Amino acid sequence: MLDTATNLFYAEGVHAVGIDRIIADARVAKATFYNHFPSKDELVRAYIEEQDQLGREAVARLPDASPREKVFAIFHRIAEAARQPGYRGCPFLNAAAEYPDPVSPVRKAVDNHRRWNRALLRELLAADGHPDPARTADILVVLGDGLLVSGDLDDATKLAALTRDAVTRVLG
Amino acid sequence: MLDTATNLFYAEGVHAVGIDRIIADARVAKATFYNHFPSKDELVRAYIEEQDQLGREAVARLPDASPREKVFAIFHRIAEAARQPGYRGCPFLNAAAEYPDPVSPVRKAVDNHRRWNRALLRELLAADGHPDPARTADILVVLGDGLLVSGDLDDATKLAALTRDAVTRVLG
DNA sequence: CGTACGGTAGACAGATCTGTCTGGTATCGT
DNA sequence: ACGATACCAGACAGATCTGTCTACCGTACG
Repeated sequence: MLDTATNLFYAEGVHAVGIDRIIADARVAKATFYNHFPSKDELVRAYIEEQDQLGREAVARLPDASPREKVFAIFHRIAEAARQPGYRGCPFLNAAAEYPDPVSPVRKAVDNHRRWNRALLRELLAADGHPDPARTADILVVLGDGLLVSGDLDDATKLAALTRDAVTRVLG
Repeated sequence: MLDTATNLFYAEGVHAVGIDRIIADARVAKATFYNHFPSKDELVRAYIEEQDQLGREAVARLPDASPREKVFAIFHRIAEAARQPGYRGCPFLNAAAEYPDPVSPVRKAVDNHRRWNRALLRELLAADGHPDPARTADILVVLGDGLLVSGDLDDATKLAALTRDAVTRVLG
């Protein structure tokens, strides 16, 4: 049920997918849906929070390596993801584009993920002995956003090489 | 009328704004609207194409400077824009997030803008004598996307310094 | 003067949206 | 065996969506 919503929200956008589509696709009655989620917005929040959790788990599963290699591995995952069929950009950025209110639950969930991501990069850079981990992490976050966007809107085949190059330049 | 739509689309998202809202805000009859635009999607396309045109004009108005300085000026404009109240990210990226179909007229208009932007950066880098203008322009496009996003989702006050720093690192 | 045109307001159709509610069914643990 | 619980299908309310249509008004041009 959340899986169905996830697929539809990601592929078509949150506002473009109605509850009726979700329950029909998930072969579930409407009452059942509203027993599990008080509203559609809460479903969207659950969707975002699940993506957040999946991202954290994916990072936790990364093979042991030096901090610098881990940074490259994280960014390599972006390029890999963008090459998968059905890639449609970053679920967090796409959702944020549809939720203008910065204090809405959905946006708060997005912010939460971004804070984690930024802190993670900062720690890795600090562990790597980088001279300016805070600023560099900020630039890497920006770079990651751009790569996630570009993987959808531009040619995703060149993205792996471009990613390596870009991260190298940013790390110095 | 297009101005009204532009404000609403940008501030709240395309799907979140109905025709009724637009015509009420623009103090225009519904029939008048449909005399000027055959459909809402065509209005969205006109909105995107106008933003494209405005972007090109803004670049054309940049003061004379070296190619490298022009690149910095272009990116400085992003940081400036993000500090304005009501900043809500990049209209092209936001629209693309709501139009999944890559061959829809809206997405084609977005692609058009991106192609122009990429070619512009490539020319400037080539004129600057950069050793790898094509790859570097691609990275700058990605960086620009990230900055436009981050200006909305993160703290926009640090963005100017971060932008200068990031562009410097990418240019080498 | 008259007519063609572009504007207005708003009803209307048909679809879709979120969310509630009714009534029937199946599957549990006790 | 029985009650609680969760499920089902689907009607329903009330709002909103896009897009069309009618009927009227004012103006400008021949």
